[in-house]
Amino acid sequence: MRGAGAPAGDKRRPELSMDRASVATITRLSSYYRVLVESERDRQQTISSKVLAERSGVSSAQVRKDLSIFGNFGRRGLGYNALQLREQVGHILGLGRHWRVALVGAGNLGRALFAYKGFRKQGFHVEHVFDVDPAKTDELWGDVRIRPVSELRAAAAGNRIDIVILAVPADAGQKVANMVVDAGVRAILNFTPGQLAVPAAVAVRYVDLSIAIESLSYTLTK
Amino acid sequence: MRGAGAPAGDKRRPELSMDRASVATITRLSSYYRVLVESERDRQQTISSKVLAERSGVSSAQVRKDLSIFGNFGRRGLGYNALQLREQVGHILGLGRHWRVALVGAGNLGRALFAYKGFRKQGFHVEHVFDVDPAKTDELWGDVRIRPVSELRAAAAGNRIDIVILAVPADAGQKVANMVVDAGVRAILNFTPGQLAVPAAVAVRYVDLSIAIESLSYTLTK
DNA sequence: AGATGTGAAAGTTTTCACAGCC
DNA sequence: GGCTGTGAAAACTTTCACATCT
Repeated sequence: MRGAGAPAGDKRRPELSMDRASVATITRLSSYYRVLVESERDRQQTISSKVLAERSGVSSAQVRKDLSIFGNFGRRGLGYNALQLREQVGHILGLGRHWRVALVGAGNLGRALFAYKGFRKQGFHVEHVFDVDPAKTDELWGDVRIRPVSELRAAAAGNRIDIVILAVPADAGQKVANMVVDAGVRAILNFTPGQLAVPAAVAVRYVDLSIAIESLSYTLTK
Repeated sequence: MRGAGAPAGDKRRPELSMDRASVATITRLSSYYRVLVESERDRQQTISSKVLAERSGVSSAQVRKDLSIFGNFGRRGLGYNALQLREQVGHILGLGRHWRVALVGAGNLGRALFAYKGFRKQGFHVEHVFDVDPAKTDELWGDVRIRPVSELRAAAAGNRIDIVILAVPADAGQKVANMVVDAGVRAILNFTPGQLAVPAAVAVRYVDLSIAIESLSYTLTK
C-alpha cells in the first residue's frame, strides 16, 4: 500500500505529507461531508465538532482528530465555518472534480449503479458501460451504448478512465480485473465477490453484499 | 451494541460467551467461508491457514487467531479439514438456516438486490417487497407482489421477518427505519445514505455506495 | 464561557514467535 | 518437518483531558 515512487527506508520519518489518514478516517470524512451538505439547510454559519459528531454517529474528539490530520479548520471557542468546512472536506476527498468512470457488467446490479444519483452528484460520471456478454452489445442506456469488454483497453487509452466499477458475475471478476489493470486504470470499485489480485499501484475498494448480510445473521444467531 | 437483556455493569468480566469477535473478524470469516466453498473444487482434504490466508488476502496468523476465538478446529502439523471447517464457519455465521428477508424500496437498487443470487444461495430469502410509492403497488416480481410499506407491520407480526433490506431514497431512510423498528424487526441492512437512529437492540449494517467511491477519489487525489 | 487542537492514556487489533502436537 | 494455537509485543485507533485561543 506504499505509494509508488516514494524513496525507500523512510518509514520512520515524520512525513511532511498527509498519509496519516487511515481508511477509517477517510470513511468518516465522507460521513462528515454528507452531514455538512445536509446541514446547509439549517443556514447556520458555524458547526461544532459536537453537532457534527452527533449527526455522524461518532465522538466529538474523533471528529476533531480526523480533521486535524489535514489542517486547523476550526476556530477555538467558535467551531467550524460550515460552508468552508464542507469545501475543505470535499477537497480532501477529491470531490468537485469530474471523475471519468467506466462500468463493467450490465446486469441488474450494473443497471442500478448506473442509475444511482449519488455518484453523479459528487462528480463521478459513468461514461462507459461494458459487458462480458456480447449479446448485450449495442443496447442503449440513456445515451451510453453498451460495448464488449474487449473495447475497454482502447477506451482507457491516454488515461481517459479514472475509475472502473466492477459488477460482473463472480467467475469473471479476476479476468476482467486483469483487463482493467492492463488498460492502465488505477482504481477499481469491486462489487464482485472475492479478493482481486492486482498490483499495489492499483487501488481497490470492495463492496460485498453477501458479507454485509452475513454479519447480520451472525449477530442474530448469537 | 450491547446485547439486550444482559446484566448491567458487567463490562469488566472476562465473559464466558464468545463476544470477543469483532465485526472485522466476522467480516473475515465470511471471506474464509467463500474461499472454503470455492476450494471444494480442489478436492483437497485439508487446508492450511497459510493457503486460506493467501486466498483471502490476510496473514496466516490472522486466520488462526480468528478461528481460535470459536474453537480448536485445526490439527497441528496437518491444517484444517476443509469440509468440516466450511461447515463450522458456516455455522458460526448462522448460514444454513432459512432467513426471512423483506426488501423495502423497489427501485433500481431494490430490483438488483432482489435478483442477487448470492443472497438466496446462503439462506437469505427475500419473501416480501414493499415500496413507499403507492404507484408501485401490485407490480409482480417473480411471485412476489409489491405492497405499500404500510403493510410491513402486519407482515412482520409474530417475528415473521428476520432482516429488512432498506433501499429507499435518502430522505425516506429514517422514516422507514422507524416503521421497521416498530414492527419488531431486529436487523437492518441499510443501503440508504446516512446514519440511522435505532434502539441498541436493533442491529444495522451499512453499505454505502458513495463512501466506497469517495475513498477511491481520495486515494487518486493524493 | 465555549470549543478547538493535541499530547498522553486507554483500548483494540494485528503480528510475532514459539511451545506443543501431528 | 509441518502447522496450529496462543501468550507477548508491536502497531494502530480512539478517548481523555486540558492548554490554548476567541
